[in-house]
Amino acid sequence: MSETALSEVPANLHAAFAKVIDGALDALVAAGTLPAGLPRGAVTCEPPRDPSHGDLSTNAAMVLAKPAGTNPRTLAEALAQQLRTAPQVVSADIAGPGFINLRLDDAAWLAELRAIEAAGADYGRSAMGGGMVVNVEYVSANPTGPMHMGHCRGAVVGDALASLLEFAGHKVIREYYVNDAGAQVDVLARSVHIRYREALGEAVGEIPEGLYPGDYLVPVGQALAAEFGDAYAAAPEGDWLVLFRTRAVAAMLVMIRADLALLDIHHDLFSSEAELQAAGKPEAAEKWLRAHDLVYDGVLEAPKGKTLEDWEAVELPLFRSTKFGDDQDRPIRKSDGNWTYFGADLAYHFQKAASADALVDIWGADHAGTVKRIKAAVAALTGADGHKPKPFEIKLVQMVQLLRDGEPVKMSKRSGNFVTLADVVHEVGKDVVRFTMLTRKPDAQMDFDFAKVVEASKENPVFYVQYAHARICSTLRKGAVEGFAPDAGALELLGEEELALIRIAAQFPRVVESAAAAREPHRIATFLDDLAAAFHGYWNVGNDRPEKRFIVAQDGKLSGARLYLAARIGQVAANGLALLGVIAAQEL
RNA sequence: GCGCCCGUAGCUCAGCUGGAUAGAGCACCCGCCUUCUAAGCGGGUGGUCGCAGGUUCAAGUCCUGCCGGGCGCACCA
Repeated sequence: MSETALSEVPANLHAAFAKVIDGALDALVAAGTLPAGLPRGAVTCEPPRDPSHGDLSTNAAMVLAKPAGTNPRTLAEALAQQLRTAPQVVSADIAGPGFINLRLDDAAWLAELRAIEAAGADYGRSAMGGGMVVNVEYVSANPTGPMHMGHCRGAVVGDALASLLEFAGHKVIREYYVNDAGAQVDVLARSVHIRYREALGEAVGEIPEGLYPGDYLVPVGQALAAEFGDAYAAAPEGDWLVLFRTRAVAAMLVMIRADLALLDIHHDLFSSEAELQAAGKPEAAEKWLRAHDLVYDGVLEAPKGKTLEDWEAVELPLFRSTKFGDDQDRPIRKSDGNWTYFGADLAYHFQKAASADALVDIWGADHAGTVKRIKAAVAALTGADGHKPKPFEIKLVQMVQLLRDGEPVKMSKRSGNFVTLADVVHEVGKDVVRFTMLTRKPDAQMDFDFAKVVEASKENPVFYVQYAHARICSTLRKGAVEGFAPDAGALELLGEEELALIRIAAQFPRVVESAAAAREPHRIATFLDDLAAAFHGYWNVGNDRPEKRFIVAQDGKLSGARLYLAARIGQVAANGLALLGVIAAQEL
């Protein structure tokens, strides 16, 4: 994404009118109508849900009436009167419990159209983040095999969120945490050793239970056989485990990066758990925590409501996560002295926090149980000695159920026959996967039906939005053939139907900001669906009324203005799609 | 037993971090379109926002307690 200096971020209409309202309030303060110093954080400036109410609406009178010691109606009267004097405000009416509805001069909306042209691909870009560095950690799948569909949603959501935050004025670090230090990667090494012996001509038979049976390890074994011959075929595990593990993890990461590239996902940073441990980071964290009495040696209670046959009481170094809202203190080391996953993860988050102003983790919902402890750890490690804890959010993405024509796709993890991400991307395409994963809010479960996501119909938002953009492109092409080009010279010819389209497109900047603030990229997809619906709706008017079409052969000025409108709507659609990492197709 | 997430139209879901009469697509009903900008179009039926309290000018949205579904609950990762 291009680097744009924050000062160059173009103003937009909604932001401008938020300032107008602010100014009107200042005027009331100056006139003594309103006390000075009232907090205005809750004052909004947004389009009313019902467009018939006006172009913009503010709740200022309702929010400020109480602290000002007056009633909403009185304050609204004064504020509305003030707002009527503002440029481009045609009317300011009081409605409902105290809303002030503003109607703007058409010129204000037409100016926004020109603003879209001026900003181009940067329309919607915001300075909101103020250059704050945000580390977004996502995917972080174990390096033990190819990416499967279980990883897909988090990958797409994390990547789109990263782009969104960048667009909203943050500096973003896209990070992948490589769990290359636990028991899983030892299992991987043993699995590869079998493939290695197989490559040397040994009949290895079935891959034993508990090891990774997938064919994807065959080439890894072959490469090791080619490089080392039979040197490790009969050797004890201690001779080859580290070597095989290193080689296997490296091979898996090559594969994972290739899988992610299929979705156009590229991380800035891959952080290795093994390197973290080799560098002594967990020890440092433990020392620091002990010094602050946040780690102590203690014994955990047996889990309740669940019987564990092999449970026994052991003394372990425990982190006081209960001090930060967790239900139980958590061990950072195992009884064999090695780090628990949590112990290393704690040090890892401390490391991330050192180079970022805020952290965001994207996790699968199956890890929901560990949210409290890691949030506790970050609060402890970054919030000590009077510091304000670093902002840290964990976004959970829920399961995706794969369907084919409404029937669940059967998956057997045991046989290694899971549905891979690569298979799905090859079948339906990157843009379909990305957009579909972003149409729903991530904290709710969703279905992914192979048949439905590629359907070319109104009910499929991927198609619907792409079609709107393609339709605009084809209209511009057709206009060029017939001798009409987009032209801002006579925009006043645009009528109410066209202005309605502009009003929706003009919301893009505020949708970007609210989506970024909430860390919810799916709001961009929802906006695009609304924009596409408005565009298609306008287009359809031309079915029965040829004079409402974009190209009206007899009227070059009008055609130029309408094509200019079309081009700008297309620009906004393209900008939104770019945020989601979806190609804005020129034709379908 | 405990924790987290979800519960909105018959179905799949939005609902802009508290705003006005809760929206879209599908399905269903009525009409239109096969001379075109039609991988269709217009209109309509359909809601105690799981239930019950609470907070306030205002609650689908926030808090509490239940009910239902999902995920998780080892020193695993």
